Amino acid sequence: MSRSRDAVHEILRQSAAFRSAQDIFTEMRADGSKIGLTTIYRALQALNDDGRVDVLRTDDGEAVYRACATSAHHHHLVCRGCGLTVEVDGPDVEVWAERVGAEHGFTAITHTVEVFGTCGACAKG
Amino acid sequence: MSRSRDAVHEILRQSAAFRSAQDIFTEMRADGSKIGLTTIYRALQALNDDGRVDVLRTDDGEAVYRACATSAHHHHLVCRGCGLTVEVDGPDVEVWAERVGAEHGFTAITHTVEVFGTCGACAKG
DNA sequence: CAGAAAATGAAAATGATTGTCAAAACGGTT
DNA sequence: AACCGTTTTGACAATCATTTTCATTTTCTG
Ligand SMILES: [Zn+2]
Ligand SMILES: [Zn+2]
Ligand SMILES: [Zn+2]
Ligand SMILES: [Zn+2]
Repeated sequence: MSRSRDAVHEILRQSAAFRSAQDIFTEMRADGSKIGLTTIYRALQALNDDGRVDVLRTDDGEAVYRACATSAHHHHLVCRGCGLTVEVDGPDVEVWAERVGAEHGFTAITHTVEVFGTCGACAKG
Repeated sequence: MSRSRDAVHEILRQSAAFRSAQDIFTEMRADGSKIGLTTIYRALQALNDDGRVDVLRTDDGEAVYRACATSAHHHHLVCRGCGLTVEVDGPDVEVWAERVGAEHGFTAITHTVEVFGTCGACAKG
């Protein structure tokens, strides 16, 4: 894996929003690339396995990816309008999740936390 | 809407775990019901619209539903092994989400928060 | 360069979810 | 009970994202 993976990674780096496979495919093809959709799926999978991109599911179940600046654990604040995404963290939330899990006798706790809203730009026009 | 919707709702009431449409379909058919899969999807959608069932997406994008005891805002602690789910709430998380959104100029803040782990029973054998 | 191993892409297969449409179940009315 | 307009239902087809398959191309190694 290399050629295509890097190309896909680069597309993600240049976007502040989460992007879908189809979305990336369309952009790359528009830019003249001959890449196949399958390769994009494979690249996204590999990048995610390597922890280089984050993935989340839209309301309708579509997987969308983003190359976040930090590889450390964090969460996202996503604009419902334009997709603009900001990386955020919440130490309190981390503690809360562990505690609520432990209180109920659960182990190996993990969690998903995403915040959505309308960004300043979208709030206007 | 009535006959089938109530039947689906009842199945969910009797389960502590989130269930998929296929899952519910299989159980109802096994119980002798002649219900169709389409009807189950419609019932789940209606129940969700009415706020009577919660929905979330599994890692592979499948929608799963649960009839929670409370209709008030809450979150879930889900066992990765058996699906056992406990309803939990975290006032701190609510506050944190609002604050982090506001800090970045976002409005109309919403959030998704789910906690996963291995329950006591599954931790054994 | 040769040959093996990894990557790629087109097309088919999968699986969840939705749309279509005619038949069946309801509800209220004579 | 027979009638009629409305709602619900279910079999089946259609969508859509994602995965598989498989033959071809590219990359790597010696
Ligand atoms: Zn925006
Ligand atoms: Zn966290
Ligand atoms: Zn369990
Ligand atoms: Zn909350």
